[in-house]
Amino acid sequence: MAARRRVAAGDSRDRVFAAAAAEFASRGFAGANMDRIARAARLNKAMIYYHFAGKTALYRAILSDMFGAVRAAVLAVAASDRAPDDKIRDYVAAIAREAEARPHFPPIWLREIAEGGTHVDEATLGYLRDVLGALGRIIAEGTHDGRFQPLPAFMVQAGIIAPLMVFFATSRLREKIARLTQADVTGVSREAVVAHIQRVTLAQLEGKI
Amino acid sequence: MAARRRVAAGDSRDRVFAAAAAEFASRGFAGANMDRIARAARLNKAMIYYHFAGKTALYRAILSDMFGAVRAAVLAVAASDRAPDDKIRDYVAAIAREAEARPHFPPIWLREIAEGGTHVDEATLGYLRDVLGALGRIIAEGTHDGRFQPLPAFMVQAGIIAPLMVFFATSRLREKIARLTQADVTGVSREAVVAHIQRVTLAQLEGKI
DNA sequence: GTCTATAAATAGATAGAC
DNA sequence: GTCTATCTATTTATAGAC
Repeated sequence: MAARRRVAAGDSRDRVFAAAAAEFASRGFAGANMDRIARAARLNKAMIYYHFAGKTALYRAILSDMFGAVRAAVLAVAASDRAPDDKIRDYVAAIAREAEARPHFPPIWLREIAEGGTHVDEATLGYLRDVLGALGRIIAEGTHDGRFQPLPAFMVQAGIIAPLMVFFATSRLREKIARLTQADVTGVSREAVVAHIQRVTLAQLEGKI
Repeated sequence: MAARRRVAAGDSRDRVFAAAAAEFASRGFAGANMDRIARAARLNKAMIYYHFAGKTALYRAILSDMFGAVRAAVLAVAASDRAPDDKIRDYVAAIAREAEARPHFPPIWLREIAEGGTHVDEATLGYLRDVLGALGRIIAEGTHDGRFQPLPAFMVQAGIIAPLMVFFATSRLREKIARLTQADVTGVSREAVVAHIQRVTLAQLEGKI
């Protein structure tokens, strides 16, 4: 510990939020521990309940932040004046950017998928609907221009987020496997993965596959 | 309940195994509840501990079964005398088949990815290494024939399992979203998804993307 | 806003009868 | 092999002082 930090108002809430995001990401909702979150935030449990109504509310605040950010980013992409194929590239890049900005994002999203969205509240479900809607509009635009074939938005979305989330979420697991073997598990850059998913997504929309 | 079931020896162990698989899939390791597993198996907690050493051992037995089955299936594919491109198709189909045969498979795999393989023991990690090794050999074969470009096995693997697992795991979530909106979330068949992933995987290996 | 207890409930694990 | 009862530890949540 170096110099004393100047503590702004609302700072402890941010610390709780950040610590909770990390905890939920690495242990899941049920596995997360309020006391561990408190200690990671350099606070105590009571302070969590001072800022948030409970474990579920805390988790939902994180989900809302995640998907709210993605929603805003992809709505902006869909509303831009770029060509449909550029919008698809932007769409992929936007999701990758938001995911990368939040290390907890990929694990939490993967878990919610696995769990069937058990903890997702109605408002956040609306964000997800908007995200899918934005992609649907981009596809419809490209279809109208005769450049895309009309694939279901969900299928395209799955093809984008699934490998993206898995790639971002597996850095630790890949290292673990690499330690036990000589498999070529490493050496794939973030840029290469994003570029690859952009190409694959476009190729399937343009019927090249 | 119809006629009385004839209860074979070892039957209760199977019931525990099946109930536990479903519980771990829908709630994760930490969220799984031994008492709930017992009730779903029409038994009591003590019987779980009679068959398995504890919660961790029970979970690892399920992981071992899952990845052992995948390992066996893809090793057979890699050892077959088919052409490299057919082996890739068979590889994708084999993983889809094993995942489909076990409804708990996709959620559990997704969770393990999210968690960085925390619960995976060394033996099961070996299975995963073998799976990746089999894919690596198929790619090397195709590269040697001049048909494939030498992509890292892990990247190809991620492109296969990520959308597959997400597709199989999201049936409930897709319904939930569909109920709240008119998004075209449904209407994608299992066959279409498998065929699509086969095409995309081959296209990238053959440098068509 | 922040803390120290502590209440209250849950859940993994086991003892011991049958 | 199967059960009931229980022990013990963990953990969400809150009361109340500062």
